[in-house]
Amino acid sequence: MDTKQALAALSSLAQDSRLAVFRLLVQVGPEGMAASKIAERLAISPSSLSFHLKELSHAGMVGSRQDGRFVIYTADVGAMNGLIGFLTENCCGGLPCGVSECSP
Amino acid sequence: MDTKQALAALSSLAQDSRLAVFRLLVQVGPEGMAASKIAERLAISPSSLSFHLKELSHAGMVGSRQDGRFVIYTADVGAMNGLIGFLTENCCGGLPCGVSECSP
DNA sequence: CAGTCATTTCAATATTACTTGGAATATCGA
DNA sequence: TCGATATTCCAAGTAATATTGAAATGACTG
Repeated sequence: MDTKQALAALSSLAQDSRLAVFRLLVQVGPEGMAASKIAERLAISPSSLSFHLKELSHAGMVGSRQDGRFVIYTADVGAMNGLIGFLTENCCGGLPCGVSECSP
Repeated sequence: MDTKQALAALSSLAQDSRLAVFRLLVQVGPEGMAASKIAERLAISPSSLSFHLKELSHAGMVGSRQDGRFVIYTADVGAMNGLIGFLTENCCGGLPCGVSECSP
């Protein structure tokens, strides 16, 4: 993951509706959830949700598959792990500190 | 960490100057770096950097200490770990899947 | 094939965020 | 104390982002 991708990923998560959508999809797991069900569950209007899903999708944080007239969205956990790795990269100058005990 | 905090943390990182600042501070470690040196290293104007440091600080992602006429900023790795935990919370409905192998 | 449901797109509006330059505050060194 | 450096604050202009409602597209069902 490079800076541009990380920035897109962070921006896609830095909005309350999108953060809620992503967390919901993380909790649901690989089965995913249809857009209409996400909209119902989180009380977001269809057009607004579509806008936010496009953002998440474009950032690579969610994937989608068609299932009849439904579009099922899933969280991309690999992308999340990539983001986490990017943020913790070269912690403390690469010293063997482990992220958790990096603070003094 | 609650949703509001996570949103603040993500928003604080979702901007190229701030992401660069945070990553620089993560790599530097607990010793931290003076604002003026950060500005020089990343080629950001002092007033713009001050604005961004305030954002990061308000979100709890960085801390600061006074050292003479310098203000030394440090990354708060604990806050980052909190954010990571929040994002991966209840992955796959709490099933014992481990985040890395959560995807099918 | 007609009707219904799921989803996306569009345009207009409203809101929020970033940058810039200059001024203010505070600390250090001569 | 005086001058220089470090940092922050403020206000104005510009740019990016979010919401809304209506309309369009596509896919199932009877």
